Amino acid sequence: MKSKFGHKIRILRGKQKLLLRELAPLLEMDTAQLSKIERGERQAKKETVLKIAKILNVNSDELVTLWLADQICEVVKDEKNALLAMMVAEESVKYLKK
Amino acid sequence: MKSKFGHKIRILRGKQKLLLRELAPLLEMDTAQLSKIERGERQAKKETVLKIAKILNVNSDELVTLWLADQICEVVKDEKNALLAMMVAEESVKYLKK
DNA sequence: ATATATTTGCCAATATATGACAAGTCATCA
DNA sequence: TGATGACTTGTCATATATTGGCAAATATAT
Repeated sequence: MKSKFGHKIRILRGKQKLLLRELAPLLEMDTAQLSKIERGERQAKKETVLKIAKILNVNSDELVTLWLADQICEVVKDEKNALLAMMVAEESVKYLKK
Repeated sequence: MKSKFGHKIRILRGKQKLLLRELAPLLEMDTAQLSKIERGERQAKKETVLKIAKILNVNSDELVTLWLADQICEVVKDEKNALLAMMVAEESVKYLKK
């Protein structure tokens, strides 16, 4: 799967029986773009993520999390030390939270 | 600390008693840029990371890891679900490795 | 075949990142 | 105190990447 976020919203859109051409205008974009986002060919903006959550009536935290995870994967893809780097980054984040 | 990678190379440079104006030309950049990279004000390119490892004679994996961690931190900074997103991303990476 | 839904390819517009340079600060010391 | 050396800061033009939008192509279903 190319994009967790895209996959998720495609499923949600399907469940609610919405078409690309119906959802896209609500997000002020054209169907082609939304199609690309769903297939992970293009990244959504955070603003778009939040809008989608509202429209599809789902918890925005969940969508934002998937969307962030996609971006992290993009950063570390093909990197031998991907997992290690993520652990190092986690430590920083935990430290900053304190 | 704004950048793990930058911090690390500044330490290494210090230990080897190299000046910005000495190291920078070896990396084909000017001192201002290197200074910004060391302070995390600007991101190094991967190519630069590898070059620095060679010149400072350190293991490139370690530097690449720090550099990746910086980028991950950049992606998730200010995000409430940063840690969760990282865990989700980790799962994907682990899965892809199989 | 026709109609509808989605995908693809392309390009112009926009945004972001980069490199280069000049001027700035700061500490040291003659 | 003022000259020097190391580093930092600000700016700007340009390179690079991302985006939006459209038209055409490809499914998919009737």
